Amino acid sequence: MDNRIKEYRKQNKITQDELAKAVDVTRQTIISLENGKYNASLQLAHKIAKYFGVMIEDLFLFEEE
Amino acid sequence: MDNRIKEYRKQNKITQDELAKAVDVTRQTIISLENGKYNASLQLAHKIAKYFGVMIEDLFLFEEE
DNA sequence: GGAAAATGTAAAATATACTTGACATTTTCA
DNA sequence: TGAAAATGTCAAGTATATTTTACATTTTCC
Repeated sequence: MDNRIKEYRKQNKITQDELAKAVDVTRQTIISLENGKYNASLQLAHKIAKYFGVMIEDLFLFEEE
Repeated sequence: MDNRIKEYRKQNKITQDELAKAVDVTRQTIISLENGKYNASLQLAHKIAKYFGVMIEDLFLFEEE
């Protein structure tokens, strides 16, 4: 599943480390999400979406199966 | 994390088995979600929300930490 | 009241999200 | 240009979501 985390993060001018701390995960988790290594959990998706002030559906792209 | 799956399912008058098949998981998964045994993955949350025609944020309650 | 349908429980196995730590590469900027 | 900051890779370990199977309880309804 694709996402716009990196996009929103750059718009907000914060680093991976800052985002990681803001949503209480490790930097490695942010890196892996941004690079499509795996998908966020529902909780984490919500925290990140909330941090950027958007809906989960805006942040993650669910098109494919 | 609490959710309104059972609520929406009953509004739509379908069984756990029907919902499970519609979103392509086992009935056990639906039971466990409805009874708060664990949280849905982001993909599953999206499939269920889409099935009911609501936003993920309407279906899951993220209030607590 | 009894059969069928729906819902639930339990436990083991598998898949995937997330952490930890150590180190390599790229980007930024004085 | 060179040092510091930011981003990335790798691999092993832990936590949690989902499946599978088998059976128990509750609800529905004739």
